[in-house]
Amino acid sequence: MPISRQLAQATLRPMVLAILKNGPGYGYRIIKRIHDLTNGEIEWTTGTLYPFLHGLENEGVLRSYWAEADEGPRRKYYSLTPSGEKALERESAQWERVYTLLSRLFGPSQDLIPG
Amino acid sequence: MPISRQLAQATLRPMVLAILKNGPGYGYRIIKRIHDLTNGEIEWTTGTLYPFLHGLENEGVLRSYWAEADEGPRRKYYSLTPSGEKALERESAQWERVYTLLSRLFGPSQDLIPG
DNA sequence: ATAGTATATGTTGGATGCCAACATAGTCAA
DNA sequence: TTGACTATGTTGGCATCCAACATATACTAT
Repeated sequence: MPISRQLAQATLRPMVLAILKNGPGYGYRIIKRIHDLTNGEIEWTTGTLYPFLHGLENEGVLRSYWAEADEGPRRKYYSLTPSGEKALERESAQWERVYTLLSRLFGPSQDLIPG
Repeated sequence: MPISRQLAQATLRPMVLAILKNGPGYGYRIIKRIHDLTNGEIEWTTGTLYPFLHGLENEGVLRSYWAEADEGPRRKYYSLTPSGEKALERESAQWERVYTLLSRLFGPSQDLIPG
């Protein structure tokens, strides 16, 4: 069962931030990482990810630097800024809240709000 | 801390389906229900919800009927079709999978995929 | 009467955002 | 020199979102 577009889109920001928490990473690698983490169920293209990374950098949650690779073209590495670390915490808290609510709703029928 | 637009959007479909699992409901009520369930953090407008309900009915996951209210204008009640119940189960399973993955990612840094 | 509030459903158009497709380029192997 | 893989980037057409608007019932207060 594939993950819906809508849900996948909602994971993009938290996933990118969480992946970069482990250290600097570059676009092409992040796409493969997400592919692997989701067993191929989420596949971002460069048309989605690169502009998204530019946006995050513009927002100030990421910063970037160019580095030569041992092989192949040079890479643009991104890492979290302090603001990015806070953004990740906010993402995490939001997901926690939303998931808690949804799992209550998904559970057996009951009056969730009296009145 | 408000819930991001992107994340809120991803909850719309599962929330509507889950709310209707408890019995027929109508648009105006669903908007208030979601407002209450999220302590006012998610506020859908009719411009979003009504077309969305029409779409779900068109998809075949909801069916509707008109009914007079004791007071005020008549209401258009929606309820889950068998296909809608399956859709709700799929939503639930998807959220489970995605949340499990994300909470692993949100947790302490580690090699999530060896190699 | 009529103005205001709450309930209730619906549409529309401008703005936003997505992403398939395309463009460019380095490295290696056949 | 063709192809495959790595790597970054842009663009334009498409889909979607939702603020704003339109319509209507019912009750209360003035």
